[in-house]
Amino acid sequence: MKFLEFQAEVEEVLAGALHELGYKKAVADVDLPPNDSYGDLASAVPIRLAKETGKKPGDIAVEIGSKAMELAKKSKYVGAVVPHKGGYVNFSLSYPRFLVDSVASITASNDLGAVRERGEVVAIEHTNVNPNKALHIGHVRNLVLGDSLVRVMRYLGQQVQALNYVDDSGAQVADIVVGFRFLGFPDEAPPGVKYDVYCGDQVYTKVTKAYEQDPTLKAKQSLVLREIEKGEGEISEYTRKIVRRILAAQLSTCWRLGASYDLLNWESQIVHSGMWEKIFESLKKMKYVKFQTEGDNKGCWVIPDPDTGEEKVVVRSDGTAVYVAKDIPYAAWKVGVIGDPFGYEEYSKDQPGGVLYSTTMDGKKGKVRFGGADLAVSVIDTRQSYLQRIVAKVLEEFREGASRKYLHRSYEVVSLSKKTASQLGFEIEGEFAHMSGRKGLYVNADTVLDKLKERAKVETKKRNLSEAEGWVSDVAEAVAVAALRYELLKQDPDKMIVFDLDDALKFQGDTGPYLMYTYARARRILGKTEGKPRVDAGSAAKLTKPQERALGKKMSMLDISANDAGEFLSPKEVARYAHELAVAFNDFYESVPVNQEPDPELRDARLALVDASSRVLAEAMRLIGVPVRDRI
RNA sequence: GGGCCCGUAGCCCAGCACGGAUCAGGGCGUCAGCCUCCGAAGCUGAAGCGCGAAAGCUCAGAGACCGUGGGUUCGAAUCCCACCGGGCCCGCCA
Repeated sequence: MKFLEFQAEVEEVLAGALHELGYKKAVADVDLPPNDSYGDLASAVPIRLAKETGKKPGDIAVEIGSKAMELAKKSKYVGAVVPHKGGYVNFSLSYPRFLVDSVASITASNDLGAVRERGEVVAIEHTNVNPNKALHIGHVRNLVLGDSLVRVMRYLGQQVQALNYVDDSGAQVADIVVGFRFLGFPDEAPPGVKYDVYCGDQVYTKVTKAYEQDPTLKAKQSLVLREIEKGEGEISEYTRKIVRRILAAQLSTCWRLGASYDLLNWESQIVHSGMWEKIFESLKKMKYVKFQTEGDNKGCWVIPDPDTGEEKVVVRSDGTAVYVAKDIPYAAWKVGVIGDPFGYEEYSKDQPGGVLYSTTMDGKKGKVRFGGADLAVSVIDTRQSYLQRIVAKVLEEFREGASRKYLHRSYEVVSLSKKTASQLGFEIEGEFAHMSGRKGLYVNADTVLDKLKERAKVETKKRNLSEAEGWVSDVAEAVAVAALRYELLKQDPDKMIVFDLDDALKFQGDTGPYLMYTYARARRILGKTEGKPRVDAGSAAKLTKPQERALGKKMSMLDISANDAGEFLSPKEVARYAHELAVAFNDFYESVPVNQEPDPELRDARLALVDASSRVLAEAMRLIGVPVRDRI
């Protein structure tokens, strides 16, 4: 996109000016000025030069400015160069030309900033919901962060593997098997209740309660766990079936939210792959793991934590591996420090985003390959930061630099507001409560989506009285997804979200529906016009209103925010950009007539601006998984 | 005891990685407006006056000493240190 080209030109011009004036060591860096009246890009280099040269910042700005202006004559997009007495050199776009090229690249060449060349292989793991319950809003935060990152990385040209890890052999799965096999819960959910909701809301919470009342039941859990571990036998088969059923129900919610995956990684297969044994043997040879013969960890294999000087048990005294020891081989497989033991088969073709594969252990390799990525990103909440650091440290032992290729994208949890907790029947002490699957204190994703959809239906009907029910329902569903995804993405991952159900049911202001609405507004103009979107140097020169210039500039900056999103693993940058672009559009919309414009040339130029900016908006929305509709 | 994260208007958040320009940007809520004009899921506007030495108070009505205190710097919301408040992690659970 064009703004980065402009920036590159400015940097070149500035560097040239600095060089010619003898400021050899000065760095030619530019930034967006705080205010449009200062131009489109600015450099504070004179202020920094003032100190070492003893000259006044304003004088240096004048000196650099006039030299830069001279050099800028040959450039494509640099218009004016204006020194500021405070010690800044301000650069303005050569506007008509910039706009014409910008519109042309967006509409004619469909250049929305995506990098075309093949990038690195990036494995992104997200969602990872235990297959014993339905997704709650905390899981949705994970999914939205991960899925948006997948989209952004693909946009940036990376070859992404979207991975979803299924913990099919853990205690949480065992718990519901205990419920079905030993506590007599019916296999089938009551009519109208989704299977994963049934397992989570009814079976899991009640089994947890039953443990408290009858401690001997815990023995049943370990029995089930041992059976699952064996990988064969009736209980193991039964568990397999249950897990697949719950997973199918969970995936339908994930797909509903617009997420899709390339591969399912089963914990049971990682355990049975023998990868851990290999790694463990190597760690022993490297003397990285130690066998403790005394102390609290007597009889265990431990690894040292270099940060705290403490040690972490990886193999229990009974010889079984702990949780983190299952994560290590998975991580090693992702970044290719261990051979690939898996085959891959199609798991589902129903997925909206394309074929979903599953690992297999039957030795057949198939056509597709996974693992061995250049970069692995794990979207996991912040409570696991410590363990993720250990995993990275272990990888580093196998290959220098591996810990820089294995990144933990942590995020804070979603908790519930006092009010929402109280609506669920929980009276709490503070202002918010952490969710708990065991206690049944959570809000399911589908519940929220359904409520959002219900509201959206009312709003959509009001505006589209003659539309059929099916159309309204489709739009309402899209609005619901937009609202939820945007709500959970826009906030910084490091900040806890206190979720309030009533507050979430809003479609005004800085929300996903606002983006959808803005896009629909833009398409409406194009749908109603007698003109044709087109702009040339002559008509572009007529687009002099500040709202037109601001919109034209903003629409050329999607790739900047996407680059940031990729670099910092923070897709909210794109969400923020989408919102800014929408604001710029609405500002334009309110103050600049398009189809009412009597001058056809000017009208068409404005149409071109509307067309191009709405395409960019749609692309930004796509990157964060906010649905795009021509009308809502 | 050790470690990680958060603290910006009544409320919720941007800005912090790379320190810079006059008013530190949005949103929610509040008040007042705008649909004979391309979609109102939108947009526009919103602060002082009086009394008092002052804290403050009255009528009002929009809102911010960037948690506090030091330091670095020509310049700090941004970097460093300490402290305060909140959350989380440090298990032979996952």
